[in-house]
Amino acid sequence: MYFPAAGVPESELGLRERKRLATERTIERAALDLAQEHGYEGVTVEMICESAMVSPRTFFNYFGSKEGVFLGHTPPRPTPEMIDWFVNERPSTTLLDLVELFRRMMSTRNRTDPAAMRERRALIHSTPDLAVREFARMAEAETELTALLQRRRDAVGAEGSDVFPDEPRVVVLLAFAIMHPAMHRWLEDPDGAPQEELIADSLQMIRRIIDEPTHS
Amino acid sequence: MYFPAAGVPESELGLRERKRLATERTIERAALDLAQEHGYEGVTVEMICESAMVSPRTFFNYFGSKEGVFLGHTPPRPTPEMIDWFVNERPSTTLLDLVELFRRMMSTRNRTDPAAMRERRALIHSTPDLAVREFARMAEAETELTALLQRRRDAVGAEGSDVFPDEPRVVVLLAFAIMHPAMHRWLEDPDGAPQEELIADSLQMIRRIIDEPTHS
DNA sequence: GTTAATTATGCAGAGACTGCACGCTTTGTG
DNA sequence: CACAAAGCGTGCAGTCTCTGCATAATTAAC
Repeated sequence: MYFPAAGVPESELGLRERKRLATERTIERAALDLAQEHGYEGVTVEMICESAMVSPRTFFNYFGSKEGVFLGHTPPRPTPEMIDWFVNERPSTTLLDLVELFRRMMSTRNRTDPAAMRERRALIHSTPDLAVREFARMAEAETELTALLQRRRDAVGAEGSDVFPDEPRVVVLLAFAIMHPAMHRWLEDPDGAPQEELIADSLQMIRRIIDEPTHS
Repeated sequence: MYFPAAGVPESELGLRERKRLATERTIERAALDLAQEHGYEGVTVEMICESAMVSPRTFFNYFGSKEGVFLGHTPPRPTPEMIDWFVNERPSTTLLDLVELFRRMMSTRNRTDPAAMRERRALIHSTPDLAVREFARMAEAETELTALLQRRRDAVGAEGSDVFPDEPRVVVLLAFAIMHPAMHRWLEDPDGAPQEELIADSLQMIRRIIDEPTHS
């Protein structure tokens, strides 16, 4: 067991990669533990580094920023295949396809184990400061996705786009609104209802809210 | 003209207040001008202070942060009257009332003249970094408004809230989606269609997007 | 085993931001 | 007008995040 076995092609990534992942996880653990105790503001990068036994410079080499270690350093981005699918294939409604694109993006970044992911999630939602940052990240994605919507519209042949010039942005916001509760419920119970169902529920809820009759 | 005239009771706020507003505007002007030239990242607080002839410490006394001077130092918040109206009166749908609450919040903070407001707006939207920050601010409002929705629901008597525990959050997101294009169009043409009409248009657009038939 | 790419680290420094104390100006009061 | 109270502008020291650069050690590739 001192050298790579031939029958373990899956997690055999070379010594370098393995070490990298190890320190990455060490830093993450240290950061999360310290945040549980002192809160986001109460933790300094220096503290994290001391606990993880790495230099501050190394910390910033791994996660580009302090928030990076809490939010996850890889913001979910669509792969070229996904982009092509969304822009050119477009099997369903713009909105529904966008939601599906979201779903795929989320599913992709499962490199971290779901347990740590949930822990991270809990910390984010219990720390207003982090929640805000997370929202800011979403905003980045929003910009990118809006551009994608433009490409899709161009591909299908624009029509009547002058009437509502910022329709793409609204579509993205709507997709967010649909994804939000679905993602939330899924993170709380990953083995519960399948994602498609959660999304369908969410869509139904939104329809109900919009068409809600005036009460009282 | 060397001393205060007696016939100007409106803007007579005392020497102190006037000076305060003066330096505030001086700093704002300096910041906006410098940002036009060098971009948000390219401007340092020190540069702004040098241009406005105040100490950095003073800058932070006025606007608590660098982004503060660009985004406006007073994030729009609902007044107690508005809160009461929303929680207890609730003349219409939850969603529509929330949109109306938004509209009122936006209308309130017209202490800055609309011209500078639009200039600021243009800068924000042309600077991705600032756009993100603005979104983060919205997120703060989101949290606050979600709490408000809970209060409203409690006031009306909760029912079936277990099915969709994060319905309030979705309502807020939807209200955002409705407000967004309306606000946008209003800022681009303040003397055009009245806000109510813009909102109605926006709502209609959203209905269309959600019910859009599968095409192609 | 030698060379090339990665990686970890230290160091210097920019830039945002805070608490504190001190001095000046404005304000209110008699 | 004098005098005290309050508010404001400022300098200073210091913390914290984050970056560029140089260097040494490690791993990979040949």
